[in-house]
Amino acid sequence: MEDLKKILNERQYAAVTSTSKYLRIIAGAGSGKTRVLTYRIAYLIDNLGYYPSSILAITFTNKAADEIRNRVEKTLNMGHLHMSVATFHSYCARILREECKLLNYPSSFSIIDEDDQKKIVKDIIKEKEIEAKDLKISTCLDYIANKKNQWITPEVELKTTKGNFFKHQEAIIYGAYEDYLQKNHMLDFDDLILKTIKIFTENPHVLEKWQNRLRHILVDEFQDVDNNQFKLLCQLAGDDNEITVVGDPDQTIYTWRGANIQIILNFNKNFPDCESIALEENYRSSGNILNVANQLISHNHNRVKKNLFTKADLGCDISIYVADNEIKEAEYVVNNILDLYDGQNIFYKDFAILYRANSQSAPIEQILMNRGIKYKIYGGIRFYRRMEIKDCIAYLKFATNLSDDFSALRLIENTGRGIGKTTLDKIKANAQTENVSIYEHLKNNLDNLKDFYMGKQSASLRSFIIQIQELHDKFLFEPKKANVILDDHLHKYGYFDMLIANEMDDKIDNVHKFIEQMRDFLMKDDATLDEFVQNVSLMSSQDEINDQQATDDYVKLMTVHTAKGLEFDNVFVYGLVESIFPSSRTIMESIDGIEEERRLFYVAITRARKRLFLSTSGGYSYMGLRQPSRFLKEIKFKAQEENIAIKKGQDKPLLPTNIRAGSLIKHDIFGEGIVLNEHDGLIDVVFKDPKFGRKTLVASHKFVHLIK
DNA sequence: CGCGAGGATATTTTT
DNA sequence: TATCCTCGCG
Repeated sequence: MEDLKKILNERQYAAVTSTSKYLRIIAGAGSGKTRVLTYRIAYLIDNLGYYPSSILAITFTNKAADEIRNRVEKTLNMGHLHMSVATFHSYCARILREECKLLNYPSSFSIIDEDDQKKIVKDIIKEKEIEAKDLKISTCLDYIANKKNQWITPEVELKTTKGNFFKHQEAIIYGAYEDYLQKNHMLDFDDLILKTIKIFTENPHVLEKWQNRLRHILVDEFQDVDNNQFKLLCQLAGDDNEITVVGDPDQTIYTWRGANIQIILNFNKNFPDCESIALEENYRSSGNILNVANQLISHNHNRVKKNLFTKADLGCDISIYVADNEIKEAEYVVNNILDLYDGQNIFYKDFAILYRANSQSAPIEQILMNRGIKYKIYGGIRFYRRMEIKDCIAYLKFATNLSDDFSALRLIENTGRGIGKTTLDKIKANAQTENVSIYEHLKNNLDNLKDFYMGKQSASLRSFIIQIQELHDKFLFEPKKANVILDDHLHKYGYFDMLIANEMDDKIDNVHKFIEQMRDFLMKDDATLDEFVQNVSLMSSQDEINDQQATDDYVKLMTVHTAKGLEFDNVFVYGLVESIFPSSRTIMESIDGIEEERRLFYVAITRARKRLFLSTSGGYSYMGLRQPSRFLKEIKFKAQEENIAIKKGQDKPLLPTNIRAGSLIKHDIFGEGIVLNEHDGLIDVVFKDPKFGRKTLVASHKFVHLIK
């Protein structure tokens, strides 16, 4: 390994070489976090003699995991190291593959994504004939995730919600959902973590086995860890294993999903003799960019102060632009790209356009297309969520896990078998009557399906089952050739024909791409088909980024969330409009929400190395008149263009207000409420409707009206 | 089964 | 303001 003292600064060196049992690294944006993490792992192996297999590094994306593995192997100049670099979810999937018989699951369990969840809940609502007027699917899923993650079982929920009609129905759905998953040997993302914790809690000897395999656990992006992930980490660490955590509290952007910022803040208090190191020198951005970032984040009150600095020059001025409308704003962005692009030093791939919500990409796309600039959107419809890919996955899931009714139904319905809703409902009902899985029902009645279904349908179902049996057997005998087997199957039984008939050329390409990925994965010695199917279900939008980034010259478009952990020479943060960024919901909800939005904007700014362009636009949207984001007013900078209301002295509250403690107000969504107190333009309100309870709101917001 | 009218609905989404 | 989804009809 290189001479670490030469290539690392003092703090980084201390972090890499620390021998503390518990180490917390607070790493500011661009301070060399990934570098420190990889060198630390290399150091543990090379200098301190740890077995690679005794090291577990946890990241939040598969992409980050690959990157860390590659960099460690490169640093040590070694081939494949037997260390574990995984996401929380993929590591749990691995544990469960070995241990889930303790929960009466087979190791070929299916992992379901959010689309699958929605479909399941939808079917439950229909089947149970639940009055679904006000019941939104997404609300149900939120509710289920919420209860689950708090370890509240459906049984308990059913009891406690008696008397509350609405909540009781949600509890019924929750119960049916859990039953459905258990019956079909399915696990959702939350289950992966929760079931692992459950097994460890109930089977101390199993936990001990996993603890003993490890000696040192490192966790990246620790600021976004939630309570159960932390619990799992503590279990794996036990009393003896060492822990290193790395994170930046200013970059917590997933609290809406359970991330608990207190975990990183209190880590040093909860672990005895924990060493804490702060990395504060930024190596990524120019001085101007860093100044803006620092100024912005200093507006957060609920925060530990930090002094992020750089030795770099001030660099280019920050550009800001206020356009009349969204189209003009998009033109501004694209014109700047064209001005800078020279095809020699600056390429299209050096530009990233970031926005708050996926829906904002349309105007930019339009203009980029007009000017003939190649671009790529990340995180829109993800590869693994495409219909044709989900069909392939359903084939794999069903053929390896015959009790997976969900995949069975998908295949029967979607793969051109001439079977519609009526027959599908019949199949479900019949299987339920016989109290067996759909596969069993059809297989048991293979020769008398005519008694159950109409002629055409019964013949179709018969051949479907025979096909699946063939696929199942082939996978069993030659799992390593699963890619070839699937490819043959799709040709032989008309799936490709169906796509050709519908002129779905791009879908055919995608299927080929998928089968190639399968081949590459299965080529590895220890890789199994179960593992492939489960991993595929854990893929995400960031996983596409790497391959394209290196070679092709595309402008990249993505949400700020997706851009986390990435960096680009030139960054546009587009659509800085009040109620979009910060988003309207967080404006209404609470001060914590605004602070999270501010952290999100901070993440956006700190992606930039050389140039930063901020823009906003007026015009109308369904929310009404668009106004520049408050965040633009919070930063003072030497701007190239300052063309309207952001100039000093023009700052004023959005609307005058005379709401104070004791006022009776009416909120468009929460209804009537009484103001408890008023401070800094914010009001604490108790709403009449106990559903909403007590909230902190922005007093001047247009959703709030004074009654008296 | 496919189409159009009309109603609902409107973040972010590492897994 | 736009888009997406659903439902009803041909």
